[in-house]
Amino acid sequence: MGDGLQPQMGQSLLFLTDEQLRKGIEAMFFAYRGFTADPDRILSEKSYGRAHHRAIHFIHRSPGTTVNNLLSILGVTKQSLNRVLRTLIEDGLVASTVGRQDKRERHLHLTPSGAALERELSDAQRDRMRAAYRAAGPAAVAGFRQVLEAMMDEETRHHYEAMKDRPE
Amino acid sequence: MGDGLQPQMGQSLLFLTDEQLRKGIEAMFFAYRGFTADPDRILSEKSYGRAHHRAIHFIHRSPGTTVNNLLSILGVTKQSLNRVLRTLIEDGLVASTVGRQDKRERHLHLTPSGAALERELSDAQRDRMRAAYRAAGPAAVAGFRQVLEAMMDEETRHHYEAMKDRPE
DNA sequence: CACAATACGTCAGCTTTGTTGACATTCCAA
DNA sequence: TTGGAATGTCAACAAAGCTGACGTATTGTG
Repeated sequence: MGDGLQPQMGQSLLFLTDEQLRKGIEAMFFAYRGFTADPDRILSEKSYGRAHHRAIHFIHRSPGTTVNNLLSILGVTKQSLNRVLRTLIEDGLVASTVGRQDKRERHLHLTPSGAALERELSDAQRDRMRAAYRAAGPAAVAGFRQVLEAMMDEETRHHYEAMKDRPE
Repeated sequence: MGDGLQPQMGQSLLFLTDEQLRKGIEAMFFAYRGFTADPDRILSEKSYGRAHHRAIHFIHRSPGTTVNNLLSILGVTKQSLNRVLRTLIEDGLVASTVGRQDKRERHLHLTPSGAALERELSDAQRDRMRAAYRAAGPAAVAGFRQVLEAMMDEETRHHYEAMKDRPE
């Protein structure tokens, strides 16, 4: 291989066996169910779906973002996003304002009731995350994030990094 | 709080801040896209979807499993699974055999061509996983798994544990 | 200025994958 | 023999993605 790994090959590379990789794959699959379970419950009561949650989340994270920007973050077509966005605007959870410099753009913001739903959803999701973090400890959390980041596509990682250090 | 944590509170609990939790949530969202990207590409060429992949994966993992068992692992309705299963059986990727003891049950196996597709899919998914594991290192991988396991629902974790240590 | 490109919205139609509800069949077990 | 469990199937529907086409501002450029 000649890539500078392989210290003594006793335990060190066992984490790269197919068996270990399979466990990781299944852990990822099963964990993602838990990850979305709590928000899904809340959303279904309000007859929204995961797509609405994602839109709300990233509008909250990047207030004033444009439709195009949101599109590339979410990785869906404008038609798909538009359907979701339209209902959120109609329901008064999201405000869309014409751009001041570029009037073709629409800037998206959460209204107070949109922010309230955002908080409800992210509280629920954070609660589970917090419990998992607490159970696993800080070192595990660092590793968790490292592996996830390494798993992303190039372009996706750019989006992730771009909003990584923006304060709340 | 009185839960035995809080050693000196300097750095130790920073991994539980809302900010850290949010980063974890976004990392999970973005990483899952990478996680499914490669199999998705292969599947779309064959006009299959993620649901087919999941069925194939777990039939491979538990050869001879029943429909009911698969149902509870996947967490979908029998109607939903049945549609996927039917196309896989029609296309000759999965074999369904009547149970010998309980003839109501159907036991599911991959055919040679089903096994070939399974290998193609899991090879692609493992490649990315392996790269991520290699980049992050063994300690990070251990943490990754710990956090994911702590994130699962109770019932889901049972499924995960049940096939955790079954050899390849 | 004229024209091309961009940003956005929308209509129509299609696919995948999930859901309920209803109903039939088969078979085990009390 | 009868009730319940396991399976399968039909129908109808919804969420959320897709492509393609078209319209309308608005902006940038030659």
